[in-house]
Amino acid sequence: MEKQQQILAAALKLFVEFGFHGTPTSKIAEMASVANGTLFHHYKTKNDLVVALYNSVKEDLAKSLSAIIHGSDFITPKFKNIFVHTLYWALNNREKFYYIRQFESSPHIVKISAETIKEQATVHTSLFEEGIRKKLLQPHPLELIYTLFNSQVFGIFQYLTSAEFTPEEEKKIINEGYEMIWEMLRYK
Amino acid sequence: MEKQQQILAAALKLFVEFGFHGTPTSKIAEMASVANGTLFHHYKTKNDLVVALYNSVKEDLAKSLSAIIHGSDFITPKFKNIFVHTLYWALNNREKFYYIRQFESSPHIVKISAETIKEQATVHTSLFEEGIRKKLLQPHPLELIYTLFNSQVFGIFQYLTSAEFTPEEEKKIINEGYEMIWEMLRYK
Amino acid sequence: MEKQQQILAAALKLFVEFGFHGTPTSKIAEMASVANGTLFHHYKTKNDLVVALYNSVKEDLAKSLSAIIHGSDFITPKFKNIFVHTLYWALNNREKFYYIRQFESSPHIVKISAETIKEQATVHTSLFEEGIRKKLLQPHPLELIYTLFNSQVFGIFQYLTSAEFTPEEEKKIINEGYEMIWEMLRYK
Amino acid sequence: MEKQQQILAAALKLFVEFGFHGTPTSKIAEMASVANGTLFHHYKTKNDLVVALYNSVKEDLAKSLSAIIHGSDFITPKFKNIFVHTLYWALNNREKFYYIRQFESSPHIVKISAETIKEQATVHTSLFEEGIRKKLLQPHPLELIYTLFNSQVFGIFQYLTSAEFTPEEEKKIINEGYEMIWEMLRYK
DNA sequence: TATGAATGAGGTTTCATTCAT
DNA sequence: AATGAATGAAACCTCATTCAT
Repeated sequence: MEKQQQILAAALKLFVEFGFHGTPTSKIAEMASVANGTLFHHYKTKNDLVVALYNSVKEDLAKSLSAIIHGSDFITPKFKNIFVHTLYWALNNREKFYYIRQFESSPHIVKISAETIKEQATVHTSLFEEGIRKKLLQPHPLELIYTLFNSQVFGIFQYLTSAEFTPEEEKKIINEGYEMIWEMLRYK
Repeated sequence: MEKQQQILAAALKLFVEFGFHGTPTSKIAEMASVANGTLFHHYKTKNDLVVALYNSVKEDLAKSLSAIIHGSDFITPKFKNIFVHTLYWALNNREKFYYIRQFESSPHIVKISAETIKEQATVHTSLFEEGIRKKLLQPHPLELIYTLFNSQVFGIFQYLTSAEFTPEEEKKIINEGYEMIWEMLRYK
Repeated sequence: MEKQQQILAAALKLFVEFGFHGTPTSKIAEMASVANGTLFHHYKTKNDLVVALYNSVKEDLAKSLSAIIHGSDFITPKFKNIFVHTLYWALNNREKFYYIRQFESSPHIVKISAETIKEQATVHTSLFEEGIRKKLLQPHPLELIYTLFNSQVFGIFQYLTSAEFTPEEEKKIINEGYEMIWEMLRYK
Repeated sequence: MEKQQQILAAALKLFVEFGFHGTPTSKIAEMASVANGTLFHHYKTKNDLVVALYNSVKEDLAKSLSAIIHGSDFITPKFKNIFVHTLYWALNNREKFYYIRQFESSPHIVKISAETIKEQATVHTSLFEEGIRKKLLQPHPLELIYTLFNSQVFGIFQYLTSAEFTPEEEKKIINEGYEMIWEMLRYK
């Protein structure tokens, strides 16, 4: 299990830098200080590793989010929390966040079942659904809101990582980003 | 030149379906009805082809956009035009648009010089710059606006291609998408 | 190690017959009864193999020579021994000896560091140096003597392999070759 | 014919630097400022070019030698002339001389018929034959003398090109080399 | 579980050669 | 004679995967 973590960590770093194909399993094993064959004891194929890494990263993010979402909270602060926190998590886990996008924009994504995708989105969609019900959000299809929300989170992240910003600037950008997206989605 | 086009067309179709890695050059040559070596006669390496295809597709889009942007127009309709037209172009050239995103989300993107990227964005940024000057858009950094604008385009595209929609529904979604981004960016 | 030897042996035979270029790695692997990839497991590139084979052959010869050179001997018999023995070794290892010449007359030779070359020559040069000190050899530069000595060896070898000779004839030619080079280099 | 010379010159330079295999015909054509296909109008195959270059170079040397050998001369100065002049020619045509050795030490040599080889050697062998008849040279087989003579010429050349020498030093080395080889072969 | 030598299918690329212009 | 785009066989090499230890 020690080794599993080393393998995942090495794979993350290398996949992000060189891409899935640009990263031979031998290099992953090497960086993980593990023999070539060992990798295949933990993941039957390289593909399995790619997918396992994606799921592991998504789980990381989900855990981090659920830790700051409190059932009793009102919708509006939850909505802001989820946006802001995702971005801070992304900034502190750039490689992981980058990996998510890389994976989701690649043909690998088809290996994740529709069910799993829906499941991973429930934190967001149930929130949006509640928001619509309570007339805080515009009554768009949940999937549309989800897609646009994500797109904009990635957009802000991309902007934040496109240059060097001080923590204060980062905070300001994230807050402004939130205001904009809120403006875009809120019930009028 | 005939052959070059055939190669690019084949590469587009295959890269989108199977990814860069999942597409051997031999398959590209075969689909282009061209000998294997011919591909390397026109593009020194497979990588060169990947990049050339990206630039070719971006140029396509740019040409299509500049054809509908008229210098005399007011800003606001231009702004809407560019959003709406990009999405219609994307719907009519799904593979090309998908390829842009695939490429930009991959490590290949670093092979495009910062200068080229800036150049390819001028149609948009000069419009945004004018919008800010005329107090129609919020005075955010141009790059930020560009990123958010693109995120919205990609988000809507993703939603539109996630299911089957009638032309009327498509039109409605695109318009709503536009209203949202306009709400998000307009000067208040 | 078993396999390494098989690969070297196959490479030797094929390089000598068909040249470096005329020998595909696949043929080497095949003759060595080894998978194609195995060759590259042991030698990172074909070039590495070419160089490794050269060093291995030179080492063979060096070992064979040092086995017949006895520290206590006088110079003159040592000098003769080294000449005669090299030629007998060459006759018994024609491919190896031929490979040395083929390699040294090709652009590959630049891949052997000057240091390595000097090192491989020490058996000879230290002998020549002693010979000069004891006024048995003319005081020419060591490198010159070394070159002429080798030229004579290669010349005799070439003559011996240009036609069929009986062992007695071989012996006579080798001895005459020795007398000539001795006449050429000895102190007068 | 202009072009033929350009092609030969380019081939010489490139073959010597990169070897036969290391030199693609396209590079030869490029360096000769000639289209790729043109090369094949003059030489049916690359191999033909390799051989033609060898013959051309050998002819060059032969012409140069025959120009300084005068039928009326005595043997001894002829013998010296041929040795000394070959080395000066070699120093002034290093690439050509190097090419001769590279070619003759490679499997390409078998493409030169025994007859041609014998023919190219007549200048030397007839001289040696006369020398033996007149009891100026030891009565060794002509081929042996020829081989050793050549070996030593190459040896001296190799030594001369292994470091930087002034013209005076060169002259001294060549003269000493001559004395040695004369000592080796002369009738005693 | 861990290792790493061995495998061999398959990928990218090279290059001598052809041929229509 | 000259050109250079096109060809496609074949070369080198990579790499995911296996398996005996």
